[in-house]
Amino acid sequence: MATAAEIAQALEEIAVLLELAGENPFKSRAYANAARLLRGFDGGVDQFLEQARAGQIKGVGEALVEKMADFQANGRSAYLDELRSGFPPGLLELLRVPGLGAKKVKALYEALHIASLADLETACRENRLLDLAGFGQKTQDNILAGIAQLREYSGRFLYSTARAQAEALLEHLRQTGAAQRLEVAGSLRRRRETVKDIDILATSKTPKKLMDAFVGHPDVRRVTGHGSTKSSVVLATGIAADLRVLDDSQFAAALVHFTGSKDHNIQLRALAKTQDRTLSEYGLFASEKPLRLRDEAAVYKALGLHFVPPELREGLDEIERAAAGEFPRLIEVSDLRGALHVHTNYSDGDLPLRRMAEATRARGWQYLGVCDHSQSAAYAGGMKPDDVKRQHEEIDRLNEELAPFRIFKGVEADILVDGALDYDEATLATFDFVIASVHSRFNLSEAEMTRRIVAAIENPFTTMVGHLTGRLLLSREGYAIDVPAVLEAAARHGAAIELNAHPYRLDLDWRWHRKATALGVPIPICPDAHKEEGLDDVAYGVGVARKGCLTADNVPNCWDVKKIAAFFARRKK
DNA sequence: GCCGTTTTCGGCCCGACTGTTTTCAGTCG
Repeated sequence: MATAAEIAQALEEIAVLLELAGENPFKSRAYANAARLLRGFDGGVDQFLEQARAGQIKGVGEALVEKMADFQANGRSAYLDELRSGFPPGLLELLRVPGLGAKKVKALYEALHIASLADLETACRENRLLDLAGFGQKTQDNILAGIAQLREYSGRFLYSTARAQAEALLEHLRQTGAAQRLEVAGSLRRRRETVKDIDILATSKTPKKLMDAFVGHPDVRRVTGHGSTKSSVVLATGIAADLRVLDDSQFAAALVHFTGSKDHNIQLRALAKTQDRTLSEYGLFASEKPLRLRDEAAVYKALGLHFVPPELREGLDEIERAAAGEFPRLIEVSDLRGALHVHTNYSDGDLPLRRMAEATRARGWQYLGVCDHSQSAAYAGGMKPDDVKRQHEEIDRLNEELAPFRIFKGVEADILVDGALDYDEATLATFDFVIASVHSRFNLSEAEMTRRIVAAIENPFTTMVGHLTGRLLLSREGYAIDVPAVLEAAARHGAAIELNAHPYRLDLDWRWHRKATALGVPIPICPDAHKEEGLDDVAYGVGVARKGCLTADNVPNCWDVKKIAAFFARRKK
């Protein structure tokens, strides 16, 4: 028995392989479409197949039902296996090179037998792409640059990936019963948006037992060190992980040492030195004698500082601030009262509106701001004015039924190239709030892009700007934009700037948060969810919001229904 | 591969850019 997710994943792989095989693109799309329908289906696989057989699921016909049933019954798909056998496995990674799609990858494979990134790089260096129809010098240069970019990023991992991996390791170590204290340190604890490795600190009376469990974890692919105080491994995902086991008396200083960035630690040690003491991973020493420090707060206190939240230990101005006073209480996930920027199957979301509303309510939140794509976003099934009307009628019905839970009528409206929003004023006026986002024409000059987005902010219907720079962590740089100019425009016009919490985005970058809050620009933390689990991505947003020193007051979706409704209404006036 | 009918084939979402071409294919979102 295969799960819906497994079947959907198989369908998605079939879709990619069909593209590579040069099949009818609509055939490929049919598989991708079926995968999406299955993921969003409200019920089990059997029920899905039953309804599809009855012709009740548009887009899933006889052939798809048969292949899905095959997978469901056998746990694998003969069709997928057959497609896979037609290509070397390394071919799929070529699709990660920017500018390379199925057609080009297929041409490279057939004409030059290129079947991996290494093959491709060699062929480019030997100028072998130049003779290939449809390829030229520019293409070859761009491919080389793309490979270099992939390589540069490949040593880093998304926070979300590393966090999940770290949790699995921690759970494994806990189960040994050999750990007294157990903490993640490093950039992961600082909640950097991308991290290089996982650092775990522990105290134990039986370190060997803990070390053996660590190197024996099923995800470990390579053990690069295995000692009594430190072990290092490389995991299946490619992430390196270290475990250090310490004496309990050293734990607090070690946690400070292995959590702080290099700059933070340098500043802390310099401060200690002015007090005729030395600070190291082993403790804070006056002469030869270590001070007794129970926890991190004690370390900072001994240095004459208020506690510095781990997320802030980047070596910016946090030590100065910790000397001057306490940090404000930073935002926590439990402060959130609602979710804004959620997609449904009115555009490219998986689930019906009702399901997303119920999922939001089930998380203890009081409201949902639904924001499907606007009409120009054809690739995402953007809403035509008729769809908007239909959605608003459904929202009205649901609001009666689900009260006091509240659904706000939002939209993620494309910012067109001239800065206009993607509907006429009459349509815009029907929304409670509008997220204005750029989804096309990324390569404007910085001045043009800034003008474009500022123009959108000047539009009184714009409540906030979505994913301001369009970046995709580890894969695409954001477009050129003058962020301070945009923040100042937002401040002038009372608009907000979204913190998109999708783990690939985390955009607005935390490095701009303090500037934004200083200007009085609110920063809602938005899941940009396309399925139920996407709602939980707000946790990633909260992590970087803490790095940006945001409090619940700065984040509109921590406000209650009344206050946020007033905020929406004020902006529209 | 699906769908709907001008009912068994032809269309399926689209606009723009890039790099290759000299009118367009491939890629992207």
